[in-house]
Amino acid sequence: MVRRGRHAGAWKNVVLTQDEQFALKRRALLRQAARAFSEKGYHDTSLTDVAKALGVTKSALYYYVDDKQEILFECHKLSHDFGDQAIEYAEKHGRNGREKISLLVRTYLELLTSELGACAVLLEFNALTPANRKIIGRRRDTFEHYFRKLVQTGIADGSLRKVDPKLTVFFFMGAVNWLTRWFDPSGEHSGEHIAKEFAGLLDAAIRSR
Amino acid sequence: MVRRGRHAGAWKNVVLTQDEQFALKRRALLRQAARAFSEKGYHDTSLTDVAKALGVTKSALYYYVDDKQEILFECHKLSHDFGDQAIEYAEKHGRNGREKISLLVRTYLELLTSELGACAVLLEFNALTPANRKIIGRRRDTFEHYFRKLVQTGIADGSLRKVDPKLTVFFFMGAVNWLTRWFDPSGEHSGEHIAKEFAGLLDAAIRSR
DNA sequence: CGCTTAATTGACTACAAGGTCAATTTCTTG
DNA sequence: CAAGAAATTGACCTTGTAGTCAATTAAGCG
Repeated sequence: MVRRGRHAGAWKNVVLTQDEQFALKRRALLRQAARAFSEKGYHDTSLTDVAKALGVTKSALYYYVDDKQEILFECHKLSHDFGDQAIEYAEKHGRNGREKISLLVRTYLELLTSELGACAVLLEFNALTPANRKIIGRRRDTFEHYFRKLVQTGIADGSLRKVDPKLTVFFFMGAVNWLTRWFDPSGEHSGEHIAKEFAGLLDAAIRSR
Repeated sequence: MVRRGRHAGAWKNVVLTQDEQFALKRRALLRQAARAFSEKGYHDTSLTDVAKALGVTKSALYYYVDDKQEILFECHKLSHDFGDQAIEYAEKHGRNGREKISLLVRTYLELLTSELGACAVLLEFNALTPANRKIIGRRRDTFEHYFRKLVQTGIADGSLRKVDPKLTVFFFMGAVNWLTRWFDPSGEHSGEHIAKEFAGLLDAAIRSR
């Protein structure tokens, strides 16, 4: 969906500009859809439902989005942005493989849990169009590949025991993706707590003794 | 689907009885559907596709099954049977919490990977009918609850460190459910290998040092 | 062979839900 | 206020696919 522009005027108004309102509403739409997707799954979520939840008609949604698939695609992209952020952070502050992994995991989980709506969609990978699947798949591969290399680094620098990097990454990614299904922001465990606990579990699983 | 019986005759023939053939074909249908479900997801799998893969018409499927939902339901039940088997085995041969968990994990994963078709469906939980979801959900809860108690046992008997039982179980269940998405029976890692590795990772994550 | 039941087919229906579009209301601005 | 653009609506079209059913073919059996 590409927004057709309209001249924004010489100076920003105090209230929101049309473009900002557009962006805001679109975001609300994405959030609501993502929430619904994670609850009932992509295919069982009708756009009519989403629209109703937003107090609007299905037709209105199509003003902000080309089609249903675009929503899902956008959600996936948003989720992967968190991965990128986490990588950046880990790379900057970690001093060896083990530290970087702990930071990566913890940061990633904190971001995910803080804005879960966008991410609960990770499980809906095969609801993506083949074309989109290719794009998202590539991004996921990049993430996992980086993660795997981190494990190898850790083994090389002695901070980790000798585990299978590939399986270790899969092991953890599963735990994370699954998290998006049971995590409840208003539940007994806070996102930070879970992030810390999971990071601790993984760390214990792979650190050198 | 309840099979309407027909008198089976006085002695079992050398060849398959009709009932046996029925059961066999039905099983083949379930396997094929499960395979398709795990590849493309429940909703993106049309029964026409499944039928075609079996060299038959969609209508023929309805001779063995009441509806599409029954297939999914059946697959879920099958998957959980593995869980029960694994519990039984672990309970019989494990001598403390840690041992039981290792056995449970390993057995469960070996069963899953050996007949993955039936289990790749675990991710399609919310494609279940509300009624069926309740049934399967209850069964899943039972499994997870048993697992959790095992962790508590392990902590109590000193074989495990002090981890959060609930989060630990979720952590692992995620890894398992995710496995069903990437595991390839003809891939580089055998099911046994993965079972062993995963069990090792979890064990390292939670054992007392 | 000929009767009965199992098994399968193909044509058909039902319907949910994605998507379109002209018409209408609401906003913004000169 | 008036004009034009933004935003939204409701009616409608389209399609994919689950599910039905009478009719047909294949199997078993006396």
